[in-house]
Amino acid sequence: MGRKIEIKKSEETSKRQVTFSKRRSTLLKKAKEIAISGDVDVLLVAFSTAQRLSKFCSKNRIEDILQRYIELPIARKFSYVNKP
Amino acid sequence: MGRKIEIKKSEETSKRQVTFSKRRSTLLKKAKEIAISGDVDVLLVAFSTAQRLSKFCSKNRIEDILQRYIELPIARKFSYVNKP
DNA sequence: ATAACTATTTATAAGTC
DNA sequence: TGACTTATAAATAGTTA
Repeated sequence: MGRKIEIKKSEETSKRQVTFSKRRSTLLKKAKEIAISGDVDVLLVAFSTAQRLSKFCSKNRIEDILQRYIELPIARKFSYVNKP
Repeated sequence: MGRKIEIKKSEETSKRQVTFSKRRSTLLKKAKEIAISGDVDVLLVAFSTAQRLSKFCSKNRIEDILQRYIELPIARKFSYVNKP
């Protein structure tokens, strides 16, 4: 990928957020692609340090599980997930 | 990616499984990478038509949620997830 | 922060064994 | 089923605006 680097946590917050943002869009895209081309159910959730939840679910069954057991419980304990 | 194609379900089972297998390893790798470089918690689950569960969890908290609310309930209802 | 650019590395569809 | 090869497309780290 681009200029060769070691995969590790960047201690610079702004750089880390840029990297996360770029990679998140690719990861979500690939999750959607494998769900379609492989005809599988996929659930992908990322809790970022910037306090946001990124998710992709290919099917309703997984979506239900996510909402009932992950999103709602977290929403009750941590107000940050209510951010837009 | 390679020769240009449209992302859609392949009706040929063997071809679909090859594509899924290749893409799964890349997706798991990228999930691990974003967890490290972005310092985030990541959960990735794929239920394949070949009756297997592929997963990656970066942190224990998500691992617990996955085991308690997704893996165990499914194991009780669908024997196929007990396959190796 | 955010968005484009670009040189380079990765991913991968198709093919072969 | 895999494992390997190859031509090509996609991803991306660093940079610049």
